[in-house]
Formats: sequence, structure tokens, C-alpha cells
Amino acid sequence: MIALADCNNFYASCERVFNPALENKPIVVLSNNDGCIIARSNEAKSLGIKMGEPVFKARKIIEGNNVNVFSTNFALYGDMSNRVMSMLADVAPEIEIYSIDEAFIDFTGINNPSGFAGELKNDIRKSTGIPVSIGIGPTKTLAKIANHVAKKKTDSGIFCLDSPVKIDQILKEISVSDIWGIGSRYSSMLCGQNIRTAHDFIKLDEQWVLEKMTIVGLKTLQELKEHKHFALDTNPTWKKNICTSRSFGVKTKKLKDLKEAITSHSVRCAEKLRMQNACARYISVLIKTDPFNDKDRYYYGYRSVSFNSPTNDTIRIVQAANDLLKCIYKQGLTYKKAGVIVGDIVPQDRVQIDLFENLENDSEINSLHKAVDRINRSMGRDKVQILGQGLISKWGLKREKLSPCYTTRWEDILKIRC
DNA sequence: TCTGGGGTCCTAGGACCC
DNA sequence: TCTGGGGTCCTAGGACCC
Repeated sequence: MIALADCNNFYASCERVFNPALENKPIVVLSNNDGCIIARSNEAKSLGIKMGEPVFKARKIIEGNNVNVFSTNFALYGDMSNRVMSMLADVAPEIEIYSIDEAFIDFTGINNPSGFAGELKNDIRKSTGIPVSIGIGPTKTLAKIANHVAKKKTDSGIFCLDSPVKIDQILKEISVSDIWGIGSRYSSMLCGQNIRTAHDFIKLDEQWVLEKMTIVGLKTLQELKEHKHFALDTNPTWKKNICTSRSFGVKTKKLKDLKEAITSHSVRCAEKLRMQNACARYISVLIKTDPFNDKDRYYYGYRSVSFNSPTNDTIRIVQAANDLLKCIYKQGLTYKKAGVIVGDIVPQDRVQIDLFENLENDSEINSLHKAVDRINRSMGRDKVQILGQGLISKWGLKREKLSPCYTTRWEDILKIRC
């Protein structure tokens, strides 16, 4: 069985831990520039304040009910998250930290999952002050649904989908839009076909689902039928893209303001790359006008470029970003948002190997693959990469794109210590 | 000049998640 | 007047290679 532990109203709960006078009082937490509501306590939810709602629309409710309003404090939330996650990691053999406030936990071999989860929940509440709900099911997707039920329909905050009868019954009560992996587009498409509950969804023809919703939709359907597709990812690899973007507090027409924003976002991206000891192979820059302002024609400028060689160098990244900005900036428009994305990230010290130079027969190639797998598993990341034929055939042209640790001698990788 | 299958890389766009 | 930020995965088409 797999459990999903999810902190209740996480940001709001964090604020409450450090200010007990807020107990039973409505709380909301706001996004950057205090624009949107991104977290609500139960009391705020029952006042009718919606998730993601802009503050000005909820102004009346907030003022009329003395709702406590906070700007985000990510240093605090990150710290509280670490405390909760380390308690989970202490009691379980394997956990996957899925987001700042959620973790999947391997419950294999636990005799009384509900009882165990109940104790865990109480311990976390006692030690950290954070309330959590725990849902348990045979797959990740069902654990997500169990968690949803635990939050909405139980007082204990624990729910376990431990029999086919129970699963069948619950799926009839869950609407398609509450299934993990089915968002607004797919759920309105499904409702158009009169598919309204999770139970309706699993009755669908699998080929039809594959065609309409890609392989991801099909996997979701099968997970609801207890076929495991999504394994616990206990050893998450590095980020594949890193993005830094912000809306402007005050909108701007000036290239100078955009330059400043893009420069500081690029500096931040380079820092994040160095923090994970990695380099990026391409960079993108985006700027946007205000989509809600119909006086301006909506404009979304986006342009990418590949680096000659992977880099995490601040100066190169800032320069590339500013060059891209020049290509997409249009005079006369009023901009609301700017961002920088660095992507196709490779480890700084990755060893890349071309095996076609030296290895001829299949058994040698097989044993090389096995050795590489072993090294990567023990490092917990892709330390060694065997390159595809496409890159190699042009290696003379693309030499700069390869890692500094590129080799054609497969014996080299055997020197790497695990 | 026309022909073919199988493969990788690159990019953009669309869906989803918290 | 005022509408977040940071990610993942999949698909599809074109360029290019053998």
C-alpha cells in the first residue's frame, strides 16, 4: 500500500504555529505583490474565499470578517516542511517528497495502515504543530483519492482504500475533476461526453482514452483500477529546467526596466544551477503584457537559444538573456511579467562516453550498460551517460556541447569510484 | 534524379501538478 | 485600480544522419 500525507492548509497552518492567537480564526496567505490568495485556513474557506482568487475580489469578505492576511514567507514554510518530512522519513523505509507539503510513503508490510497513520499524524501534530491528513491506497492515484476523502469526509483525517468494494463505492462519489492528473481541459471534455464520476471514467474504452488523453490519461485510468504505473520516486534526479520569473508590481513600457528584471532573473538562474552543481545547454527569455487588460493587445514574447557549451557562468547567461530580450521587446507595449528559463540541464561533472569506438559485440556492450547502471544507482543520479549515435556521428561539430569529461575510452568509466 | 527505413536531436506547444 | 511562481511529461514536425 502507498500512503499520501498532505499538510492541511499548509501555509496558513505555518503562520498559526507561530501565533497561537490565530487558532480558529480565518487566515489567508497572498502571492507575490499580494495579488492572489494562494492559501486559506478552513475558516477562510467556509467564508467562501476561493483558491487563486485575486485579493480585490475578496476584499469585502476579508474586511467584513476580520480575516488575517499574510504575505508569503517561504523561509518559514521551507523550514516547517523540512521538519514534517524528516519525521515521515524516520518512520518509513521509503518516502517521496512530492511537494512542499506532500509526501508519498511506502506502507508495504504494515499490518494496520489506518492505526499506524493515525499515530503518525498525532506525532507530527504534537512535534511540529502542523495538522496532516493521510490517505492510503494500492496506487498513488488511489492514495490521492483516499487523501481527498480523508480531508473532506472524515473527522480523523485518515482514510484507507483497502478493499475493492470500498474503492468501487468511493469512485462513484468522486468527480472526474478531482482525479489526480485530470485537469480543467480534460474534465470539461469528459463532462461533454457525460462522464462525470471516477467510476464513469474507469468504464471507458482504454483505446479511446489513449487517443483522447495520451498515455498519461490511460495510466491514470489503470491506476484507478489498481494497476501500478507511478512508482515511488525516492531518489529524485536533478531539475531539468530552472525558471525564475516575476510579475511587475507596477507595469512598465521601458526596455530599461525589462533589462533590469531579466538581468536579475538570469543571475538567480545561474545561482540555482551552481547550487545543484549543473550546467544548462539552452536559455529562454519571456516577457508578457497584461492578459487582463484589454486596452493593451495581449503579447507574449518568447525566444530560446542554445549555448555553444553547457554553462552556469553568470556573465554568459546574463549576456545571452539580454540578447534574447532585444529580439522580443516591442516598443509601445506595457509589460506585466518577465522571466528566464534555463534548460536541458546536465551535471557539471558528468562523464559522457561513446561506446562505438571500442566495443563491437553485444555482450561487451551489455556489460558496459550494467556497469553504468550500477554507478548511476550508487550515485543517485546520472553520473555517467552513454551517448546516442546521432550526437557521436557529428562529434567533430558538436564537441563543445559535450561534457568536459567526455571520453571514447570506456575503460575510463571503470575508474570512477562509486 | 529519385528512392527508403530507422534513428536522434531540437523546438514549440499543450496538458497537468502544487 | 488590483489577477502567482515554479515545475513535469507527452506529442509532433522538421533537420539531419546512416
